[in-house]
Amino acid sequence: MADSTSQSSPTCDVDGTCYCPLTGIINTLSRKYAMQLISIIGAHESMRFAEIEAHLSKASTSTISKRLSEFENAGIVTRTQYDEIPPRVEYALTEEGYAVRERLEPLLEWAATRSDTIVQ
Amino acid sequence: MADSTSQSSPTCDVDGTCYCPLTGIINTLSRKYAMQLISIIGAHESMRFAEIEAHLSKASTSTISKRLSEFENAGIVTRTQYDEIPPRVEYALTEEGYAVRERLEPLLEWAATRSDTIVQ
DNA sequence: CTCTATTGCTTTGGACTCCACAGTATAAAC
DNA sequence: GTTTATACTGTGGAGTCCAAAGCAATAGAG
Repeated sequence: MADSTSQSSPTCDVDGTCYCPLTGIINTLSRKYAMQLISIIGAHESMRFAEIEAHLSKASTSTISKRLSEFENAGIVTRTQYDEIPPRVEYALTEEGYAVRERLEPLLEWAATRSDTIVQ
Repeated sequence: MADSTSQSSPTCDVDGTCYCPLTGIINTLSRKYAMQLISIIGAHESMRFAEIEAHLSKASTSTISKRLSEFENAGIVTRTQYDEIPPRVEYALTEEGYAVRERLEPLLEWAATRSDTIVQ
């Protein structure tokens, strides 16, 4: 990238590293329950809405709904709708979604062993 | 943990996995710029406030300030204050902070190669 | 025909979070 | 007296999160 002798940007890119470009998927993951949701969905081949809710009962319906459509926009989750009554919708990780989950899992597993994880 | 034959909780812990306990450090990381900040600080031995700002100019001063005190509370960053004029404060990762960063780096590096990373 | 059950959401209003921008404190240099 | 330097905190407005209720559609029970 840039070397430390050249000054290109006024504030960022100070010594060759600028984190500003990290706005895409990291922004999507930097929201409440986003990482947990990716992990949960990836632990199953596909999941229905109520099933996802059951695995993360602390998150509100509306938040889960929002996260899922953000994931869809980011291309890490697919939504498949079956026109039945009662309705059936299935969510699954895309290939990119699995790539995220793969890199997320070490963090989540380590976090689960921490003392500050609040149980229920 | 629990086996799938026993039903303990009404909604969570459906098939032996409940993500609700993941509230500690993951909550701290699930905020805007939190992951980037850990990465930035960990790339240096210690950093001053203005220096951190320079590496992440998209984040507001108040947000960086909040993130830093959340990190301090979570025990992943130390704040060292030198009583000089003008004031000098140094931030550095703790051992736990480095443990987080270690598990965060693969994700951030992969994210940086994605097409949806917005430049500037 | 009305009532209930089922699923996957959306809506609502109130609390909390993020932003840009301005202000605070201190003392030395000019 | 004004400027400079650093590390923040405060403010008001926009956006985000929550619990709880509501909606749409139809099958089956009574």
